[in-house]
Amino acid sequence: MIMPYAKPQQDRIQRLRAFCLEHKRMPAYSEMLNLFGYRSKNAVYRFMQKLEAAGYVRRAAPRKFAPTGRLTGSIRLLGTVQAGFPSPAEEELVDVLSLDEFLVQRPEATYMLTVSGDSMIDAGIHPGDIVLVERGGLTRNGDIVVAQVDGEWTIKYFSKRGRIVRLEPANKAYQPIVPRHSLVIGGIVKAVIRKYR
Amino acid sequence: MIMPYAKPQQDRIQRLRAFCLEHKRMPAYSEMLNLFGYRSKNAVYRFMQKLEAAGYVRRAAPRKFAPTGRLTGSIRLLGTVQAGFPSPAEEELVDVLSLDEFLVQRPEATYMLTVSGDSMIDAGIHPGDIVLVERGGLTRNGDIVVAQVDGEWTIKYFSKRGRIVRLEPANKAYQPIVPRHSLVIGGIVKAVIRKYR
DNA sequence: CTTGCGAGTGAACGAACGTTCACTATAGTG
DNA sequence: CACTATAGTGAACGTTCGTTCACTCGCAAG
Repeated sequence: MIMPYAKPQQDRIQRLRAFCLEHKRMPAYSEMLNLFGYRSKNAVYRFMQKLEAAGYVRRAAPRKFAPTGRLTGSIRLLGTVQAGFPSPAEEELVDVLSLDEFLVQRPEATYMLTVSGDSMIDAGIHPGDIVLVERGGLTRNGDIVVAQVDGEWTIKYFSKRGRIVRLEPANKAYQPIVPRHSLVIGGIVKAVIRKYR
Repeated sequence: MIMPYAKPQQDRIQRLRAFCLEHKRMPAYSEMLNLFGYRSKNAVYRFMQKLEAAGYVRRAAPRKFAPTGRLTGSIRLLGTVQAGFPSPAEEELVDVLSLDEFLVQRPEATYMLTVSGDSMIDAGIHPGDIVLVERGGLTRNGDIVVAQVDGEWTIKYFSKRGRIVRLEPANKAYQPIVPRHSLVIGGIVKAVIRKYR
């Protein structure tokens, strides 16, 4: 074997990842003794230094570690379906990221809404889908927005030509809306999520 | 005012939430002094006891706290669009959850794939969408699966009648596939995510 | 006025923590 | 062989942590 110690290290990283995901915190060195199978805290100390160099953890403060997205990001991102699908045996680290960090830029301004109605179905937004809405961003033509027009909330494409704002559905059965009295942009749709089962 | 102390407490919870989201760890009591505006660690101690009683944090070990989903779940879930959209002024806590916890049941068995091809477009799965795939679950009729059939990977509806497995597209331009030689189920599609911008 | 309660201050304490030092064992290299 | 690097052990050290105790202040109820 070329790298006889790569396996145990990957295993320890996996254990640390599991611990962080389950307990939502870093284990103390004394807990890592059991977790990693060491009997000396110095071994833990040096292992954590390697993890820091490898980007799995970072120093949050003196004497304190915090996990990075590399460690606690829960989902592995692979290529496209046609590009191939690694076998469970390979199981190599491609990239790991957290859905929260992947989808949400400003958590304090982001909301989830369940969609009802089929006015955006041609854009692949079905009834029952969940949209991630971010308040307060800059609205541009072509954005999908949650808007209150003349007192009623809808999801539509945003389109502004000159001073005329049009809210366009993605369904030929509906007509574009031109606000008569009031228009409030509740937020921009940043993502659509459909959950099965 | 009936509850003169509700506001500062909500503000402190917000600060704690922000700290946990930013640093991915609990602050120490000494850090909470600045964070909460206290000058005594005892005040911090008693405040944390209230947070524990209120379900924002839990004891991970003696002398250690861990945040609950109530605290660090980043996204607020609201009702349907038509059901109304709370104004930014209200800003009341409806429910808070983490996208990771919401979408992923078994993180170690879940992968993300980017979709190419339009064979599932009538199911609202477009090219460029991201699918969350969970390995190893029990496949049932009607599930959307990632499958390797005769050497090639695709996404299709899973359908089994007797011993005959059919992989059905959601696009009339394509034909159902009946595996000739081999069929490998790579996983079940648990969610579809489309990200804008 | 007194009593009681909630909220905060400030000091003190023991335990646990992360870090460091000295040392051992094994394997690879020239 | 000697030399070096890697991985780990075990003990010790000073710091910081969470917790506890005693006390103060303001306010509302009896």
